[in-house]
Amino acid sequence: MERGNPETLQQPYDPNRVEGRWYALWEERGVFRPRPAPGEAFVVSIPPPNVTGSLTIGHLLGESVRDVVLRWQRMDGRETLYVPGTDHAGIATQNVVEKKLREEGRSRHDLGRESFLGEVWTWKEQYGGLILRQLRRFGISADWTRERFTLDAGYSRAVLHTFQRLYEKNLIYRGRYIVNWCPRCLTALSDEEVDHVDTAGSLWTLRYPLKDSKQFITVATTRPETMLGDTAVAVNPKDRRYARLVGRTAVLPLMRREIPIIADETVDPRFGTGAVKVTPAHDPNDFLIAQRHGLPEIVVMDEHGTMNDSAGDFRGLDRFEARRRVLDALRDAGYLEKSEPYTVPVGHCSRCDTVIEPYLSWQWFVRMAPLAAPAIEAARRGQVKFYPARWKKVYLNWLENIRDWCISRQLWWGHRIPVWYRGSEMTVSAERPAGEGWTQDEDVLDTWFSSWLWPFAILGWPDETEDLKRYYPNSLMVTAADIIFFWVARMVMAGLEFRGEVPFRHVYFTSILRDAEGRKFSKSLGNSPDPIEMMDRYGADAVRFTLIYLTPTGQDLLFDEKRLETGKFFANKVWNAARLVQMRLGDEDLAKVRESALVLTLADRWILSRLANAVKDVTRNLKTYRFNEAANAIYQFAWAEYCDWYLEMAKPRWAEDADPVDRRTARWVSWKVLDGILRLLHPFMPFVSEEIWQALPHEGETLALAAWPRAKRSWFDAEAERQVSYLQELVVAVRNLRAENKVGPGRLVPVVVRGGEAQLDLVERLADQIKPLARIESLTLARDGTRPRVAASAVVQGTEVFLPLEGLIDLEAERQRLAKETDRLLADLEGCRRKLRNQDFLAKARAEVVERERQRVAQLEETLEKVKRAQESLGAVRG
RNA sequence: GGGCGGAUAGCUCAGUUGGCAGAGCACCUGGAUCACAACCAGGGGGUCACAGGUUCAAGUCCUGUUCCGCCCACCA
Repeated sequence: MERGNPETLQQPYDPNRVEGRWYALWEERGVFRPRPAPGEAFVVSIPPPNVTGSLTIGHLLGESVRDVVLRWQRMDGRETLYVPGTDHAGIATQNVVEKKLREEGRSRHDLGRESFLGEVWTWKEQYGGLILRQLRRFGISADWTRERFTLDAGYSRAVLHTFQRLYEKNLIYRGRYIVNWCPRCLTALSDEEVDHVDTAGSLWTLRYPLKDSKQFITVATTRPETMLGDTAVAVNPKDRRYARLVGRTAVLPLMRREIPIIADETVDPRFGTGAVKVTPAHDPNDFLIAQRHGLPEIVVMDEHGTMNDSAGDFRGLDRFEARRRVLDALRDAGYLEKSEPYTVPVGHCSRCDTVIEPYLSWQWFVRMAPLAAPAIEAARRGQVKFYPARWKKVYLNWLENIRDWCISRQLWWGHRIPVWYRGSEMTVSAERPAGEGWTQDEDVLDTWFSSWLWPFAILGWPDETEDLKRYYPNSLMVTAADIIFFWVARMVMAGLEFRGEVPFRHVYFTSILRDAEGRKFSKSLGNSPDPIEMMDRYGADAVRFTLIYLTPTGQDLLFDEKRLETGKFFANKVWNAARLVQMRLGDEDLAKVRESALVLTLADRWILSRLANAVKDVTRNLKTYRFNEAANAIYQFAWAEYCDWYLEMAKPRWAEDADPVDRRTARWVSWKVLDGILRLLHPFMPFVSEEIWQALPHEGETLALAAWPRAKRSWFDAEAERQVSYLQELVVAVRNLRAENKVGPGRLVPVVVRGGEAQLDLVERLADQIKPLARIESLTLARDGTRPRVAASAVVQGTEVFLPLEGLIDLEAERQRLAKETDRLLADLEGCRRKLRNQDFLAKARAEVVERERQRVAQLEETLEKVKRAQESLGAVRG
């Protein structure tokens, strides 16, 4: 056993002095590496942060949750593994480096693909690891020897292997479709990467003249500039209004192009005019119509959103300028019938917020329906479970309506698509094919096409590594619900497809943190507190504890930095309790003391019982992912029970002249319970708990590997809890009488207690503990039933407590207080009696509930009687 | 258009099989008592959004309403 050094616990607690000290030791001792243990290992992985990212408060919440579970499981004897890493984040990273180049007056095209990628790698090496370095400071128990990057060599091999395998199964195809195109990032995006924002716009009604006629057919549109690419007008075949026009020809205004009027069932006769302009190259619906009817596709915009040569007079204009000009031209020529206000959901690039353009191009897609089916099954059967459970519905709804996934990106930074072309030949291969003349597909893969492999790619897949066998599936995924589609659902699909098993058994969704106004924390809003500053000011422990303590299960959390005081002050409280205990420990080696050599007092039995309760509570709440409840249970036990009551009751027993056995018992129990608190606290506050634990008697190298406490059956003691709660009420009553009568704590008071034999015996036994707690000078047991003539009084569980302070108490105030108390008692009593008069209640409520009500009435009556007598006796005194 | 969540003390939120409404912060009173003023002791403060219903009993279960918030959706 190592002895604690009293010098180490200085006041007040300074996290900055302590927190730097333990991480290196934990790492050095391999605490964070898996330690073989029987049973299934507990495995989690980081949702890999973007290499461009900086640490946010949201990351810290996720890390806190993960680390709490990990450290708890590790202490509980499980083999644990936490794999850290980062995501190459294709668009985000390329944007950052391109921006840097732009500031230097260069573009990626000046550099060329190879040297641009060189620049990105250099940038990545320099800044890419920042978040992970910051997370060490946060104390996360990650196995850094297994750190991964989604673009490292092994991971890349997994990604390309995946592509090949899905291609061979005909689950990947190349096709020419309308995709979401960002004219600023110059790449296609998946549907999930587009944010729709309801925007006030207009619905314009246009007149298209019929060929060889003075008549028009009118169409409605929200995007008039696309009319330049119209190749038809469509109506519903059942729409009698237009039946005679189907088959005729309209003349496209401004372009003078003759276009057919066709019938298609997808046209809604009730919307607009019932006739729709068809722009196959710029609208996904129109594209489908065009395919069914063999219409030509005319692209009128280039990849920058600029009108091209097919746009006639409007060539060279930006798309929004073109809209204005087209409207002007239509209006001038009499083709604009009307415009009405209309709200349009406008798609924006989730990366740069540019308005998305539907764009016709060749892209690679994953056929999702066959992958979704098993993922749906897995959730339905409970092979993967969600916490909170309601997310299952969201997950299922998405998978049941899934659409094919556009995975090609017109970027350079990422996994280059392993497809090679030579003339009309095409082959899929991770390596350059043998022979001359092969060129590789220019595009890279969507970042999420690598992330979805994370739970097994980090373990060495596609090789059948030992890690893969032992640590797949992972146990738990902790993440925010905003990436349930991007990532969670896709991981389940990938896991089932490539490993035949779900990637993790449980998914826990953390709260989304918002500022005081309820806005999401974001860099662009500038409302995000700096996590590093928070750690500097409050300590990593405090941040961890507070976030966990505050986070409601499955609800968003309004966060204010000041709340971190909760954790900071709590750390200080535990620290000071430890100082007290340490100072009074004496020389004896407490870890070697036998419990049989101790004589437990009521207070000892009580606190051990409460500890057993706390252990049960914390553990149960951890098991059910009610982290805030778990934190709350420790907080309450440590502060409101151990510090506020037990330590205060133990103080006199530590005195030099105290009974040696009792002193030793008090020392042992106070140490033992503190040790239990530290163990329970360690997952939440690893640094301060380790620091204290090391300074106290302990066995083992580190608290991180000490055993999670078990609730000892023999420690539960209902009788002790009952008696101490009486004691507490008694003390509180005396304190209350003192306060009401303005008797300062400096003045010791005499107290008289009147009551039944058993209770007086109990008070007598506890007198030595009660007296200092309530600042009592003399505690008189009125066994003969006499009562002080003039006194402030209160009733506690049937006993009367008197503060005989003739001349000192404020008689009028005391009378008022008693009157108020009487009113309260009468109201309560009436409520209870009403219940007991109710025959239905007596007949139908559970017997114990009725019995409880009866006892309550008896107690209230007794109390009322005593309060009345106090009033009478006070009334006899002239005040 | 569909789906989900929320409404409890001045604020932020707990309230896990229905059985006496809780915590932290803020507020008021008192306090340098030898672990802690980052503290201690005491206190005030609630029509549990609204309206119905089920039940002996509802913050809790059911229905509806009103406000917030979020997600999904190609009616141009």
